[in-house]
Amino acid sequence: MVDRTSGLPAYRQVADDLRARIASGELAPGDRLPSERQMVDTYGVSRPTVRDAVNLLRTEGLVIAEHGRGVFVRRATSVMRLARLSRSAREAGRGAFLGDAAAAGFTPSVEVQVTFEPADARMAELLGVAVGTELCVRDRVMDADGVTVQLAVSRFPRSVTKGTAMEQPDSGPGGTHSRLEEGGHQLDRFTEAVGARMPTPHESSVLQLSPGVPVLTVTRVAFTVDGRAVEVNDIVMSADRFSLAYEIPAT
Amino acid sequence: MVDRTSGLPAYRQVADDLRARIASGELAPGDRLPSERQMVDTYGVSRPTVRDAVNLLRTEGLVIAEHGRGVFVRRATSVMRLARLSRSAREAGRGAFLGDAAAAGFTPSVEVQVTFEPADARMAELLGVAVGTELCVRDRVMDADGVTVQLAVSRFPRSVTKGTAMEQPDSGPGGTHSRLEEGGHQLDRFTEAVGARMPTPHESSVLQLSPGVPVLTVTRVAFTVDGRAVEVNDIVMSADRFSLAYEIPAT
DNA sequence: AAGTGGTCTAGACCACTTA
DNA sequence: AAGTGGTCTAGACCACTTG
Repeated sequence: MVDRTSGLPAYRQVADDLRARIASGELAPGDRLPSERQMVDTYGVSRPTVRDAVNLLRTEGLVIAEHGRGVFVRRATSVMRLARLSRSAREAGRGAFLGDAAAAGFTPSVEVQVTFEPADARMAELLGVAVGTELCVRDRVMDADGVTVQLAVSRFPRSVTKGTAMEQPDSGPGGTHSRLEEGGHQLDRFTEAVGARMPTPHESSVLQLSPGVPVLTVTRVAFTVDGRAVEVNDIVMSADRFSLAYEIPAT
Repeated sequence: MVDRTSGLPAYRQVADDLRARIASGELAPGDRLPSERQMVDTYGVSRPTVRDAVNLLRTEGLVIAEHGRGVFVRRATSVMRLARLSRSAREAGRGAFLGDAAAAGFTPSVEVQVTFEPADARMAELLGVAVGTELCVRDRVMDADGVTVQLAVSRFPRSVTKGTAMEQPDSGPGGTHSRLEEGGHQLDRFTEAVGARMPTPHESSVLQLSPGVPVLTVTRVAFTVDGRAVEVNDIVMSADRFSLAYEIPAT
């Protein structure tokens, strides 16, 4: 029963109680919460108030509602750890990163769309070109075992892609990086800027995200040995399924 | 006016319309949305339905509600880019990372609490010690310009902290890393695992997060030259204010 | 005082799942 | 058929902000 004199809204009290019962283990992962109509009785509030409480827990990512079945405590998702290392470091097996092999099992690009567009202000800055410079855009949807796990959009100045297989959906053996090196653009290093935000409705449906799950965003820029940026890759993935592992030397 | 025959729920139609008006720029960042009672008239739905629509946009991080004032289109937040590089790389000025100086302007630890606890399964694995091994825990709340921007909890095997200033709230000049090196634990490299999730209610209030803003989590492990893990640092920060920048060699 | 969002009620009907 | 969550209504009163 909620305390009407506490000043705390009823729906918050209900949410706090449920959250505490989840934290204590009384409601374990996979367990069903009491039905909304049951909670109406036990807490002495109306059904919309119960729903407000449950919705709060949903946006916190603590529970999942299933229409016709009930509301369930979210199971701990196993996150796949993606090692963001240089090729040689990965081959040397430095670090005991898990999931590296699993990551290699990705079907690298199930669906690719190639388009062309002028550089906007952000691309101009990242690539070091003028606004309006023509870019080659490779929009990729990456699947693993039939489920979409990652969205990636790469943009190149068209000066490096013209006349190469990079402007075809199938960029050939070794992918775009091999084509770049063949064109004399030897890669030196990548920078990655990692952020997070709530998904757009489109991302939410394509990546099959449950409510309360953010996306990780990675902006990966490839630089050649002469310091020139040749690719900007915007990657979006479920924060529920992935973490990104980096290694930093101390000195 | 919503279309009652479309099959799409009314609150979704209202949300979609508002989202489209925000995307088109008709409702610009900082603009106030029509009041809930106005939308009741314009869309021909009840107020709870309007609120469902607005709440959806709130959890998406698109709008902010201010009690007594209105609902406003979220302003683009300027994210501070934190360069996660080795000390020497940062001193060499490699890469044109912004915000590096700003990051250096942090008050490194406004509030530190030191406690001791036995290692749980996760700490045992990360530190390579037995479950139950005594750990020194440094819980830090980091502020910048008076606002809390980061929470960090470092855990060390007590075997490396015993008898040092690391077990004091003030760990002395150069911080814990200087104390480690003085104790013969020369640091070699760090691994960082980056993830994201929705904040707990506690994090939400301490970091002053608006609804719909996830947190970035970083698990940073420090390794000595002999390959031993000596520190696990769990960091939490607002995804609204920070992105993390890494550099990866190509080969 | 007037307008805003925040909370809450007591219903109703629908869509989905399971037995 | 029964139980579940999903949607929706027509109100009410409160708390906060602004003129």
